[in-house]
Amino acid sequence: MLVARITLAKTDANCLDCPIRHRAVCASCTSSELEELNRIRQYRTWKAGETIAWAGENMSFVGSVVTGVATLSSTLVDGRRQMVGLLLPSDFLGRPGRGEVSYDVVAATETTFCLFQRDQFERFLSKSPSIAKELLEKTLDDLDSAREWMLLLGRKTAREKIASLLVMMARRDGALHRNEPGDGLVFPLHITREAMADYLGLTVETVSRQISAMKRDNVIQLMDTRTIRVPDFNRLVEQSAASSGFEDAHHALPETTAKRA
Amino acid sequence: MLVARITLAKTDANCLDCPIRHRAVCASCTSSELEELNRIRQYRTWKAGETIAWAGENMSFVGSVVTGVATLSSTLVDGRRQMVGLLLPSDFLGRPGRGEVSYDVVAATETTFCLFQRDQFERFLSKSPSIAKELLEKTLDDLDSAREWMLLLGRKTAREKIASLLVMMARRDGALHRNEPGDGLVFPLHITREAMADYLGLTVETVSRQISAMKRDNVIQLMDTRTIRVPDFNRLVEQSAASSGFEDAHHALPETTAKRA
DNA sequence: CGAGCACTTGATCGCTTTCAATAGCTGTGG
DNA sequence: CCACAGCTATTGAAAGCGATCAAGTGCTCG
Repeated sequence: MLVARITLAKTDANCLDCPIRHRAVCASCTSSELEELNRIRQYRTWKAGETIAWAGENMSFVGSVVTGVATLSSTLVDGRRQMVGLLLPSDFLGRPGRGEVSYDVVAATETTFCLFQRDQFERFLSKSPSIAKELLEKTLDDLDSAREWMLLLGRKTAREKIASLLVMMARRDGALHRNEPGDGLVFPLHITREAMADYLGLTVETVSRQISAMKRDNVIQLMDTRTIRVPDFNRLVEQSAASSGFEDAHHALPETTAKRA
Repeated sequence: MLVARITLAKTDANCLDCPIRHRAVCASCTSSELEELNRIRQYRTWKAGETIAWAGENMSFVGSVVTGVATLSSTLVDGRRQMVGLLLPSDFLGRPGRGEVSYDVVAATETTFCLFQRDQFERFLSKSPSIAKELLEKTLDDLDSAREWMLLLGRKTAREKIASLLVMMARRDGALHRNEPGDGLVFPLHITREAMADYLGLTVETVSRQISAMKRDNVIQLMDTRTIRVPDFNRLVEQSAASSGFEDAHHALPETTAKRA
């Protein structure tokens, strides 16, 4: 599995060098605020497949993904599972004012967080309007993403679901920015077919079949099972049944600074 | 098309008499803050079926539902529609910092909002940490609701979806608190079968069939098409495939003050 | 009393799931 | 180095659930 082999968490490094410095909740902190955060923060890394928190558990910390990918998912009593969120670098985990976590949080790849004790963070939050504003902004973005996904889960066909996921992955990867050197758009999936199925509300078999079908139709090609090449991105977008609305406007022209795809 | 016909509102009433006074974003405002809000707020009412805002449109105001029910929904190019949220009294509509609305907002019943000009509200927000905190809290609740609904849309059967909706409606109605006088639990649905279908990612036919089936199995009874009687609430809950997690803990014992079911 | 709408019910179709087998890849130990 | 275990992924065949197409019922309001 593509393990992002991690060099030790440099807790002693400075916030100013942080890879998510300008996108995380701390993005608009003043330098004195940053200094304080710097004192109370802590890096921690989970290996791919490790569970970071179980639904219902009490989590004493909150924080941001620095590197890696983590998933949020819910499970029904009989084991049916649905992914309800994906945490990427700069995304925030945890709810101020509530320790109990609502979903299983699992590291999909090796994942490093920048963590704070929840009570310490809450104290900081109440003193710092800038971080509160960023957190609200992020939460609203998450809400928009969740609702966009509701449309996908409730109304899209299997084919459209896969296409939508690929579009999202491509945009988020920022692959669209590297100019296409004639050999199309190439980007990695990071996650297993099972995780894709959990995300899309499908079975692995259906995911696999639809990917094969899109390959047959030459909408995509597989470099290896987890690396996609797209000859014509617009054709992929067409197959994703993009909504008639305008809610895509904010990430239609993806930018490295885009919040969430 | 349905143009927002506005009946006059009693803008002259005082915030202190407001029915959502203790649950809306203004819940923890100081009395001087309330006075200011009182000056800049405005009531406005839409009739059932009227569209409050179209996806993509620019909305110059934000505000809270005072009475009534409004729906948020997304539409695909070919007309497939998915409801992505339900606005009930005390729920907030609008996104500070962004005028463009992401979904169609439609009054399901006659609905009255307490509105603010967006720029005025934003100015107020940046001065008032208490209202900012309430808004963050509400947004986090909305996010939890949306994710719970993702599980329903992605993994539950038609029967389970209907049962889940009924459980939610019953809890939200607060019907559970009125003691059961032996004649079971009775509560209104407010919405049409079509709205139910849009919410659950089903067709009207399937909704209708499942309701009939549950009637046959004596899980529910219909007083009229939009009033449900439940002889044994636990049996209904069982059929809703409540998740194994604990994310229900916060509304498991429904309270009149519960944020969102 | 009839038009329009919400809802119900029936028959059939087809997409996705389920069940089952196979292929491919990776790492481990003889 | 190869054999084999354990995964992940693919493919096939069959079944089932919800969608679609099509009437028909019942209620409300003019």
